[in-house]
Amino acid sequence: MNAGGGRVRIYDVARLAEVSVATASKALNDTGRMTEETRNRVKAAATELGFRPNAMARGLIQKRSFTIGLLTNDTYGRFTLPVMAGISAALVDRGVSVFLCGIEDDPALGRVHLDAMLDKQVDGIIASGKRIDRRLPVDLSDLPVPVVYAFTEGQEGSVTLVSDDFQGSTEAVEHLLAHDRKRVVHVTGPETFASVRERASAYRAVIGGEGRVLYGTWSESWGHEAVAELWGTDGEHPDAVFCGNDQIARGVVDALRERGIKVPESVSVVGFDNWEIVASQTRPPLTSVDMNLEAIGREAGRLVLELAEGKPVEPGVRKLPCRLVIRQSSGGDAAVTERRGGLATAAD
Amino acid sequence: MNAGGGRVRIYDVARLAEVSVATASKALNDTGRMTEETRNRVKAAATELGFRPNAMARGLIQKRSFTIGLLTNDTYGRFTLPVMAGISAALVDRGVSVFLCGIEDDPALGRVHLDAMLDKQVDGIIASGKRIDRRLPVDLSDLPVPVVYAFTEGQEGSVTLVSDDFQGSTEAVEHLLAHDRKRVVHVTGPETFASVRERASAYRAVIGGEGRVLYGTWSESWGHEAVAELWGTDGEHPDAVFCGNDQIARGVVDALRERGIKVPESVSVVGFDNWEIVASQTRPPLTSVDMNLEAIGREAGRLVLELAEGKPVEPGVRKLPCRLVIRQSSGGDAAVTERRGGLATAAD
DNA sequence: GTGAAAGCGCTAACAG
DNA sequence: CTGTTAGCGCTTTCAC
Repeated sequence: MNAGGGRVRIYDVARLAEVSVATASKALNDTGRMTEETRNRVKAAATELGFRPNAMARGLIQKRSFTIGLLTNDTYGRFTLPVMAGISAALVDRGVSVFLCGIEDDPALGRVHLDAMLDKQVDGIIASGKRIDRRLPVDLSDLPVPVVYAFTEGQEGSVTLVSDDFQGSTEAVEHLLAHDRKRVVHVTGPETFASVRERASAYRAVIGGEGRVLYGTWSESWGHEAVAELWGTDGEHPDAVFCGNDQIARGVVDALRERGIKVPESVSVVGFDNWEIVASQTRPPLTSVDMNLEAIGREAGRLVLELAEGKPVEPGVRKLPCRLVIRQSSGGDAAVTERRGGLATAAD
Repeated sequence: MNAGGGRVRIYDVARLAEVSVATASKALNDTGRMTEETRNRVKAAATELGFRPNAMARGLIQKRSFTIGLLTNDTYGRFTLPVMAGISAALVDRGVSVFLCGIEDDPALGRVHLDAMLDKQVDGIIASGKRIDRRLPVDLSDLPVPVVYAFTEGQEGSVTLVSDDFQGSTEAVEHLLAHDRKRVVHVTGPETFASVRERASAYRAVIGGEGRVLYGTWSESWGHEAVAELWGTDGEHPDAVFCGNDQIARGVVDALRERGIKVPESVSVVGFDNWEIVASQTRPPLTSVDMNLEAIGREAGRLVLELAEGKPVEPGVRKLPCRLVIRQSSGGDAAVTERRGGLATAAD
């Protein structure tokens, strides 16, 4: 109805409704006072013309762009996408759109993206990473807009969101114990990761002792090696393995099957991350701890908007609960609590 | 230097440089004519004050926001992220930022995101999907801004980018033949997918005959089943399997190993997608066809900007070449042509 | 109740 | 070569 030339402006609406531009503006924004009749007439005119207010003009006055930026160094997307989905879900209804900026670990690239966003007057920035004990390669202090951190370390006194690894790990190990497992071991990633230490300490707390923790890399092959180490000797073997992530868990499950050890009958296995592609394709499918990344994203979106609107937000680190997604590898309840129905289809 | 209050405006720069606002504008944009001395003085003042032009004010006049939108229904992120990375890479230097909008397959959500972006005066939109024979659940015709399609079907006469599956598959099968494989079979996804038919026809063209094509699902388990079917009978067995995607390939490789059949010594396997997490963790790592999604993204970014700037762009479908990434599963050259060095680290 | 006028921060004619 | 003037499309006092 308005193809080609200029889009319809509030001026056109006002003329059609036979009011002034000022009245039209008030009518459409439900501000000011006027007859219901007038307001409706304006709204009808707007609808008829397909009027959409120019956000730039509005933003220029209100000093808000209804735009926020997501800065991330997680190129691989494991963390970013769910977080992004959550942010977006929390903000679309409020008319806020999100700039996604992947900055690798390149300070220069980070600077470029940050500047571009600041020029565009973003209302706030969410910094997201893949390790809670590492910072993004770009300085976000003293910015003219609020910043919320998700899954990455923030400045002193900033608002930070992380998953509650301790609680998640606790649930995982308790789940194993509840299924009568007596000899639970923990096979995990490099001890240098804060989350590795956190998960291991939860494991120890639940089993009430030192237990047995094997540190390695985040790979399937490490899962294989760990099984070789654990089952390579005579004597008692574990009857459950709590893994630091799903890839390790998959390696463990595969290695056990190759040795003729039944999962979950003889050994229960639980992973961490609930990375669909890995967890659901393992045979049997993995019980795994889900970090609720989308919820973290929603919360980050909500908080950054509160800050943008000048509302007070208590600084500090907020831990959001994980949830255990039970599949077959832990032998537990048959009830599968997955969100998705089938497999994610691959290749186009 | 400007903490708290209003940001510095061009007015402040002008005053410090002792020129008018108009001159300051021209100096900073390298337009108009003036003494080098004046220009430099203004620039120095801008630097000193840390002046960053307000993109909204500028956009309001120029009717450009230096912003584009990426609309996608690929929640899973397999396709979107690399494409997004490419777009972003092609546009940051030009000062363009990208709105990422995941719309699932929800028309209402699509509409909301689309409206939000149009309100923000995006200069263009890139529509991206996961199947070249499916459309996004939102009508993108008659928009006041240009649209470029990537990996999803566009309107009649639109600009569309896809990977050249035929060429990619051809390279894969020729690679197998070049390594003296005589009985190559093709295990792939559902025949309803255009890309499945395309890949299969390339397979047939290269081997010069009907060959043997097994259609199934995009899963690892289908790879297992296919092996059971192919090796379940007596007589001659294949010496190479060209798979429709990496998940199937992984299933095939695992199933072969379980049967004691050596990969790549007895059977060569090639996958499709080059999905790092699957390809590199398979034992042995998968040779696979990479669709160069990032290149598709770069091209999409470049094209949408050309269109936004009013330059003519030939409509039609453009196929971008795939490249074969050789790892161990095909036995070929030991040379590994991977981009990344190590494993993607998992869970923080 | 409604409208005229000012102005957000910047750029682009057009004078001087 | 530089400054003055007029807006971009919208919101918002403040009169009427």
